[in-house]
Amino acid sequence: MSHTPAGVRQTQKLRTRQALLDAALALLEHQSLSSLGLREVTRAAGVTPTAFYRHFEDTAALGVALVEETLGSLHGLIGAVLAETGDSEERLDRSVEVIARHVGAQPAHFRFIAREQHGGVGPVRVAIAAQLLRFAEEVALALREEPGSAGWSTEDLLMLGGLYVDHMVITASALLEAGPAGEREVVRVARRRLRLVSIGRAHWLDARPLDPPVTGGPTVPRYEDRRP
Amino acid sequence: MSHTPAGVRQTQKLRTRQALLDAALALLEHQSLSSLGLREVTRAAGVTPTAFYRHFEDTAALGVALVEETLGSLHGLIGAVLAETGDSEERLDRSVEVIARHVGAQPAHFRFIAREQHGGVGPVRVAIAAQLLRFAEEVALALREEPGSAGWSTEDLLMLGGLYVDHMVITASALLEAGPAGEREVVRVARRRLRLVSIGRAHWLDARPLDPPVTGGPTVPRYEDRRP
DNA sequence: TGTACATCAGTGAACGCGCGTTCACTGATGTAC
DNA sequence: TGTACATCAGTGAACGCGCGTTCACTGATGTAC
Repeated sequence: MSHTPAGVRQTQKLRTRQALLDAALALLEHQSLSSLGLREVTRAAGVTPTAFYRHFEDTAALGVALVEETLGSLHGLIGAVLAETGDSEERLDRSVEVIARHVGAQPAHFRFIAREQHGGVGPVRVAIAAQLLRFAEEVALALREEPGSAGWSTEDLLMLGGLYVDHMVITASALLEAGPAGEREVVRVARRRLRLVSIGRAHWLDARPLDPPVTGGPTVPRYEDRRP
Repeated sequence: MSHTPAGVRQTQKLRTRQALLDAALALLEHQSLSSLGLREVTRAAGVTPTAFYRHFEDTAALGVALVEETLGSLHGLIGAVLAETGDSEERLDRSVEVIARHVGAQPAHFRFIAREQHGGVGPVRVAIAAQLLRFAEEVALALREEPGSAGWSTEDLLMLGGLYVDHMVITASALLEAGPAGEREVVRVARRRLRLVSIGRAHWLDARPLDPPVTGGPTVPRYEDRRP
């Protein structure tokens, strides 16, 4: 009944690939990717070391796949939460709650992201940065739809989106470090921080511009400037 | 003329210790502490592997020493910048500038902190967290002296201090990732983010409290509550 | 100042071990006719 | 449906290498008298 029966061989290959990913993720709870051994992973996954090469070129490539697995499926999620109805205070609470729930549900995945975001493996850092930028853009897009965003420049919306995303990563990392015992306190502070940002957002346009907009072209006087 | 001549032996020992720290820091530019080898460090420092044990128990202990070297000397700095006179816009610009200058002056140190803040070596994570908490407290203390902080609770001041410190770490990391070419843009966004926080701060007390204060004791009615 | 002994930072050889990668292989799965 | 061949995921042996740690040592520096 299932479409694309895909064949026994391919199914089994994917199963082994997943076993390697799962084993690696478990091992990364207590170390960084740059010290993760290929043999260590295959041993935990129950295959021979040489089988590794049928799936990944090296452990860095496996790391990039883990980034995809962790963040690839989350797109649209935060945007959806922010796009819900309700006053901003409610949406704020709900977004922190959504993060806490996801981190609680798959802690190893988020620990991996927090750890490797600034870690020693270049390709993985790049993959994480790309995914987080996409999140920031999605949040900016969702924010644009809100009434409170009237008059905001695209650049400022992206700045705000990035601020929210960074806040989420910091919160996720803090939740993991605190453990179940400290969760309540972390959530408390995270909500206060978000609230401060919300208040700043509400009064953003009242204040004078920080600096003139950046123009891509050469510095020539604009039309109005040439008027006497 | 110098007090505590300290003896030739001790001087030489400190020189070797510093050589080990410097060599490690250079090697950590492209890898994490958890994959840094003892022999690798001693080779780069120009001593035999066994000499390492005269100075550190293992590479984790060396990492903790590096945390001390990087952040230990910076205490008081941010507080001093924030305590300067001038309007808040100026102080804001100046604090971002101070970060950019420090990161530019010793990039390897800050890369190390960003990398190991959530890295795979527990004792180092703990050491960094402790230092950053001290910074947050110092910033909170400096903020308390400002006129704009009248009516702020200690807890909220600490929340704000933590927000500033996290922002500094993120900015430092972004500066390193961007390189000299992207520095201007990173500084631009960092200043905007700080500005949003400043605006939120200015209107913090206008909004209703987020939630009641946490009491440490058991849930008993307070004196006023028992009045009819 | 001179002497005899203690300290200890750094040496160099040796060890057992797990690493990443290569290679020819096996045997189940897939495909062509 | 049956047969003959191709594919390819996973195997197992082998390799050379750098690792962390041990140990007894050396010789310059420090100290007691």
